Amino acid sequence: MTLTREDKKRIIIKQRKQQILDAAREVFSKKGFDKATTAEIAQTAGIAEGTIYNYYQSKRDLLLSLTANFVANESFAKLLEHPPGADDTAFISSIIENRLSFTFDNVEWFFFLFAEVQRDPELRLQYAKQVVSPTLKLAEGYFASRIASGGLRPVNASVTARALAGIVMGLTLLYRIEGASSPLQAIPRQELVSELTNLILNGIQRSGD
Amino acid sequence: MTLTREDKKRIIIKQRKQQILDAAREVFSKKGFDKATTAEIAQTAGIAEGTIYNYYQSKRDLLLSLTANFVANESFAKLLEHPPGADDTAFISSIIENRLSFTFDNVEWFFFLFAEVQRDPELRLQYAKQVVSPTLKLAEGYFASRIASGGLRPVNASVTARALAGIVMGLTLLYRIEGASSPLQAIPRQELVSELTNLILNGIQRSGD
Amino acid sequence: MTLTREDKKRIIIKQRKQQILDAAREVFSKKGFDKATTAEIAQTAGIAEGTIYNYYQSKRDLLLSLTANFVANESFAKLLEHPPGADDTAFISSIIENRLSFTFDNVEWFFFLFAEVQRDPELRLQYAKQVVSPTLKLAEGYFASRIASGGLRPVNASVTARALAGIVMGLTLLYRIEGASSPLQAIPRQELVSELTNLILNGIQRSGD
Amino acid sequence: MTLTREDKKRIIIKQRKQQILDAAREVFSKKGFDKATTAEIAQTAGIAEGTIYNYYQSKRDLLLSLTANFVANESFAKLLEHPPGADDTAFISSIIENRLSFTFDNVEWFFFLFAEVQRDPELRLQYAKQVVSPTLKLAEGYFASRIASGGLRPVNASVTARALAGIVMGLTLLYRIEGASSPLQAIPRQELVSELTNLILNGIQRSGD
DNA sequence: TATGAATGAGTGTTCATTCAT
DNA sequence: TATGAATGAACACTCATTCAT
Repeated sequence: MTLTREDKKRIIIKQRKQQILDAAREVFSKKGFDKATTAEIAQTAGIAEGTIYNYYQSKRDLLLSLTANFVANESFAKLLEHPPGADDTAFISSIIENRLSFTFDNVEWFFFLFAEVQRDPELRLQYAKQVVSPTLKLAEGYFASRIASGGLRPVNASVTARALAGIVMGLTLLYRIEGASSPLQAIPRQELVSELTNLILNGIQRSGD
Repeated sequence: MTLTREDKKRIIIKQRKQQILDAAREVFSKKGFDKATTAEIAQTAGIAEGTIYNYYQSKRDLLLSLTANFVANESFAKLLEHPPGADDTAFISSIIENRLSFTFDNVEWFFFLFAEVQRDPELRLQYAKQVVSPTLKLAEGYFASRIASGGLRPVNASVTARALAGIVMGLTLLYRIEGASSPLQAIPRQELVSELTNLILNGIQRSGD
Repeated sequence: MTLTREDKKRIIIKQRKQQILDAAREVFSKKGFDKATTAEIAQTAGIAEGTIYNYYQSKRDLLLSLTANFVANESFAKLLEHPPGADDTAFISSIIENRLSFTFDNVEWFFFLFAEVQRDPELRLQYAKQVVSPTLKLAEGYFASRIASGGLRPVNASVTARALAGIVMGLTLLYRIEGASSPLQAIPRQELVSELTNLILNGIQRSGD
Repeated sequence: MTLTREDKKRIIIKQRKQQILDAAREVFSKKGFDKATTAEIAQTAGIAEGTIYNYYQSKRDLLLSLTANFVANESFAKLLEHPPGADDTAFISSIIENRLSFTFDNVEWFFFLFAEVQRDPELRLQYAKQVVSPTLKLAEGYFASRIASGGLRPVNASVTARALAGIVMGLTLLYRIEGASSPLQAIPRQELVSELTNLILNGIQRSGD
């Protein structure tokens, strides 16, 4: 199977765009949007400054493209779409594990995203619609169905979904702010996940109270 | 007792510094650090641009002063320092209530803080030491003592303290990102607090499992 | 009579604006609008580049201000407003003399103006309204009244006014384009004026034909 | 007679050059030299940007080529070279008619030309030598010969030639600057020509004065 | 001490020109 | 020969900071 000239061109363009996007993410994460310079992005991407503008309209366009481009990775989507049967412990545990690893590994990017998302209504809307809402919808659905089937107590599914997401996001912030001195960095990932799962499923109160 | 000329001077200087700081917080919250201009800060404070530099070394100095200045409010400190007896429900509930109200009402400022804190190691260290660590220490202490006294299950106190703080922080992020369409904005505050308290204390799993 | 601080300030600001405008005119005339750089304008004015923006919004604002600022000089306005009695020769002659001297001495500026005016509808309208129309109105009025009083033949006053203005403008173009080799530069100004006056008043055809 | 491969090539090259030149004229007229982009010229010509550089050295080269290329059209040249006998009215009238129609229809190009010619000594010289001087020479010759033959009054032929050219050029400027509101746009072309011819031949003064 | 005009380094973006395909 | 992506110099404009009044 041969590729036409057009196909090749399209592939190259796609690669170039990704190359620039990757550089932009790196620099944005490190410096923040305003302090990031197009010069540094270009240098990071190994291209000339002007080349950026052959692929993106403006620095802000890079930001919007990045946010759109940066969806939750596929493994997570699959996880949410195919919940296991009745083993809530395994499910919650795998979700926390998956998300925590993801956010901890991309701490700088998340901070950056939260920061910009807050100041830029258009960006916020885009991020809410493309990333946050769909994910929360899936989680809400899961909780609702498990509550309906009697596996979970009749809690508020939307609040619970947000609390779960919130724990992951909040811990990510603390993980970064506390830095090396944080217990979150010392404790084995597996233990952390298990503690959180336990918290969410059973709470901290001595049962029977 | 009369005030000496020196005293008066010191008071005026203090007021002036606070006036500038308030203006800076307002503008920083709205625009972010980089997009905030000293011109707008001066205008907001009702003074000339140059006057800022009679009280602060630089724009960044404003940022550092602001972060140091912005400690958790007193009511919260008291709350943490004087935990009630064995009524964990009331205590956890009042903490969540207090913090959630605080952060929801200062959403923009928190976003700003997280954003800058992430990029500025010195600022991060300062914030961690002066605000985050002391608070988490108190919470950890509370959980540890309640676990020791048998009121709570033997969970990991540091993780639990961070999970609790994380829920508040994470929900604040979601509250802002989802905006008007979020269930977090529709649900009565009291109900939200009660759901979260219930989650933390009892978990979501049908007890007896 | 003493000047208040406010007065002094206003005077200084006015001087500064004029100083910048003068520099802008010089550079615009020499380089044209697009090739003129704010750096060169600032250098010509003996100020820093940023200072320009304390007084004008943009480079284009300089252009608009210049055009508004550059009205026909006062001697000409007086000339038109106070036509002498019936001595058409003297009047036409003085007008041509006045305008020709003016435009020949500001050839570069006029070329610049014509060039920009052509491309910039807003500028064109401003120039037409503030400079061209009023002048042509006065000239038309003069011709009309002289025709009515029988001193001039019943020609079309608006065309004649424009032809007169056109001669001056067109000769200015030729004066510049032909450069040093032009007879227009060799011939004594007085003789040129007299030839033109003669042309307009009597035409070139042998009278009696 | 067949064309050799070489001939065909030469013809194609000539066509290509003209195609680019036409596009350049169009864009230059509309935007001016500096604001015109090679991208737009290429697009207008329906070719790739790089192709321009296979035929012309630079953007400026386009400008020079254009000016050289844009000589007075043939009908005018013929007009000047073959003056009719003694019917000055018909001759002057036809010249004005021809030139006025030409410049009025190419107003934007003339403005453009005047603008660039002013700033670019080389261009100015070229335009003067190739277009202006020859034309004025012919006109001067005509006037001189008619004066010699007694058909015209003994005026200064060079000034008269330039005044005539100047009227046309100046009216063109006014025609453009005044725009739709100008009497020059309202008045029938024929009447305008006749008024101007009358002005030049007979002047405006009541004869016998 | 308060002011605000002056400063000039810094940055996003444009665009003529080059050159590998 | 035609292409159009890559280049990087150039430029308008911003804004934190200084300093004379």
